[in-house]
Amino acid sequence: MAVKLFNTITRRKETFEPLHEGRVGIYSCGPTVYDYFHIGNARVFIVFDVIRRYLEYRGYKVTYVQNFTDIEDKMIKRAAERGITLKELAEEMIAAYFADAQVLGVRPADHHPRATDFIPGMIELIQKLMEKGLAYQHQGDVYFSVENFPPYGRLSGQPLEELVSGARVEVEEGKRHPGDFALWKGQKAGEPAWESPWGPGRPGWHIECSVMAMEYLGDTIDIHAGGPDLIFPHHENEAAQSEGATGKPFSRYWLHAGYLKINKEKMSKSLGNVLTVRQILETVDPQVIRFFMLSSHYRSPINFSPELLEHAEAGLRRMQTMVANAEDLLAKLPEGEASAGKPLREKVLKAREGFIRAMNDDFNTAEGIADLFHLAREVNIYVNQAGPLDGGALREALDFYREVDDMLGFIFPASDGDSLEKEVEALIERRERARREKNWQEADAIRDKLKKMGISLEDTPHGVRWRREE
RNA sequence: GGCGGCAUAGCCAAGCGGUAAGGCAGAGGACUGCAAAUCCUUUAUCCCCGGUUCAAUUCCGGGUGCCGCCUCCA
Repeated sequence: MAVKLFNTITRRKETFEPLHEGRVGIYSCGPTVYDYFHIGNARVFIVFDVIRRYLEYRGYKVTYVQNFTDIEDKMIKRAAERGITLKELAEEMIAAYFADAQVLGVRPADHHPRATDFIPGMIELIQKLMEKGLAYQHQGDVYFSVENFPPYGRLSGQPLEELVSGARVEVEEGKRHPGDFALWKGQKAGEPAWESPWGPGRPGWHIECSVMAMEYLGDTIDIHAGGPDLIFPHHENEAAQSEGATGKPFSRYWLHAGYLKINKEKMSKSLGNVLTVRQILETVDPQVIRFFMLSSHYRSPINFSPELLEHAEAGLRRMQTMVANAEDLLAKLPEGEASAGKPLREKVLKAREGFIRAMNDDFNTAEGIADLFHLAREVNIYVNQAGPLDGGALREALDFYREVDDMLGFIFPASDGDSLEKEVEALIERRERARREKNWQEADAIRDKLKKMGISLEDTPHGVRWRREE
């Protein structure tokens, strides 16, 4: 069964076919490293992390590239405010990115190129565009000429005239057309600069991604991904530069995530409601964040609020408890091949089928998660049975959850193999004895005591089980 | 002014031609020595009005309401 995905450029779901069979090149626009990344960035990182993993799960050899933009207006401004160099700012924030991404379970990309390492390539690309008559110089600046590139506007679905007739396009002196954008910016006083054929300056915002994407993935890449607000102008411009220079399609598929709002408001600096992942992680379990993000389709707009997160957490805990209970029981069961497990095995098979079907349909994690919950109910029923159980079937169910959690990353705890202190074990043993003697008073006293120590006990048909409580 | 998206139970959220997945919360019940965990039952004129169709939440047209992009933003 083939993977289908929604391609922004055609506005349709298409069957995914990579350029080279079995291999996929993905370029995902990474953060500008002037600050910690925010929860909206996190959505994009998590969603494309899962998409990447799913493609790997389907057997593709994926090369995943995500850049760091380390030269840009905001970088210059922030570095100046803090009285540090651009390089220092970038190093600090890149380290923070990796730290936060790891906590969120976002795997590092195969390559994390930084814009400033690719200045010569950018200059080369700009020169190529000038040779082709798609770029022109004005004093120390170089602009891309949108009029000379007829396909311009294709990705964002905007005819050129409309793009510029909106009253908000700033007409800069030196541009031949209001829609033209800077490929190279001549140095201004106090700004960092690199030597170029047009004098000292720095690259425009869009050129870096063109160069880095093609450097690692070739002239035509399979998937280009990013946040929703990158469609225009960033990706439009990127595509124009790249295709203008090479004459080849730049990306076969464009994937864009949906917006994330906070308390139903757009997240913006002026509203002062930008939430960094750092802040959120102070009080929220990263697995809850992942689960929350993946509970909706990646293209749907979603709202983020503490209340919504709490609801998500309640659901996630149920699934995690189910898995923990199943593991606990499995450890107590002799490995049997009782036929009692056959129905459960079939349900596992069904759940896997459903999950794959959902993910093949434009990475519908919401629907896939529904399949997971459906099976969770079956596992709970199975685990709570009093009769002889088939450990093999239970193991298959757990293996299935492990299998999908390799992509989703919110079910199993990062570190498992938790064990109890001797003292606690002794207490549990004493309570078991008390229960056998029907000494409920002592049994309950011990249970209360353990509860205060953060261990809760649950009596099941297959013996007592314990769980750590926060 | 141009382009695009969304409207499904108290809340969140899939589905998108054959009268509605899943989760949270609520209410009953079962299980339990008591709990916990779990299970069962229960809650939807699918924004409105037309049209196409044997059949529409699902397609088409028109409303209404939210939202986004066209400017730095994931």
